Amino acid sequence: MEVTVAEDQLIDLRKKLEIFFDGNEKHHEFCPVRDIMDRFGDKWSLLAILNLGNSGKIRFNELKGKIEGISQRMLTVTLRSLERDGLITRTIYAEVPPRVEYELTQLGKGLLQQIMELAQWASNSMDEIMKARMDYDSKLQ
Amino acid sequence: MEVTVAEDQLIDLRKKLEIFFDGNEKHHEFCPVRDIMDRFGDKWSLLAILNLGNSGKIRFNELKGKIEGISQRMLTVTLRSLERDGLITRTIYAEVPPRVEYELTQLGKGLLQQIMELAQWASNSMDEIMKARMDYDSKLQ
DNA sequence: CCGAATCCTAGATGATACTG
DNA sequence: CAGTATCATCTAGGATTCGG
Repeated sequence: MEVTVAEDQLIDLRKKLEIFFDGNEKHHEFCPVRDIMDRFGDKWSLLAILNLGNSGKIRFNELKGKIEGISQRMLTVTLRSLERDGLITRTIYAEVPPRVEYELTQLGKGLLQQIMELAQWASNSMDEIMKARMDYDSKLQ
Repeated sequence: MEVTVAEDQLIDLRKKLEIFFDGNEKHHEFCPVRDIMDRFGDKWSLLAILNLGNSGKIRFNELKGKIEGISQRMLTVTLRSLERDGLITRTIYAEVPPRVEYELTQLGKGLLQQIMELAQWASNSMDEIMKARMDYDSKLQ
């Protein structure tokens, strides 16, 4: 499969890039792209968002069951971080034993959509990437 | 700013999700999304791709100059990894002193486009995220 | 049930020195 | 110029234990 990018499309890309990245050594202070990448560049945030999008309201341990291999600690840490950024809500019910439900906010759903776009690209490009890796590795003897 | 997601849109999202993520405990072996995330979840890949997209063909040290704070070692590591995945090409010129030029492949340009979409969302959502963070932090006393 | 606190390790990154 | 090699550091994440 070939991805084609026309020259004028690239020029447009470059124009957009200047919004976020500035080669002229100015305002490196803050980059929203970097910030978002850090947000789900970690090990679990992405999976948490995907599962929350798939489930609507969901309880802590129910979510834990859906995310293969995550520890209790990391689920807590991940959810706190997502909550802090306003991507999910956390609702505590005053019951015994306690019940806590998580749900994507509108903002979180927006991010989920972006992730889905990326996922689509990833899925479409996977074969090409895997082939490139095999080619590369085979050339190292 | 409000992001609105219609119910049918969400249903569509869920359908897409099932391509990559399966709550029913099957084929966890390989997730292309996870793989792509790992690709630029590291510290420098994203910046490298952005700068390569901005520059066309570019030499090692020239690129190093554009990426604020990157070490020689990490630029090498990052570029090797991108090359392995077929996202960039590496061209060596048999000269003294040596000259090596890097450039995005079509595949790499495709990824760049995806990143730009994400960047656009990130940029648009930044204010809302920052506000959520301040609200959250202020409630911890 | 949900989570906080603690301790610990692997892997990612940085600093530095050396080379074709 | 464009790397490699080595060593030091730093942090995300896992295991475990305790508590409301």
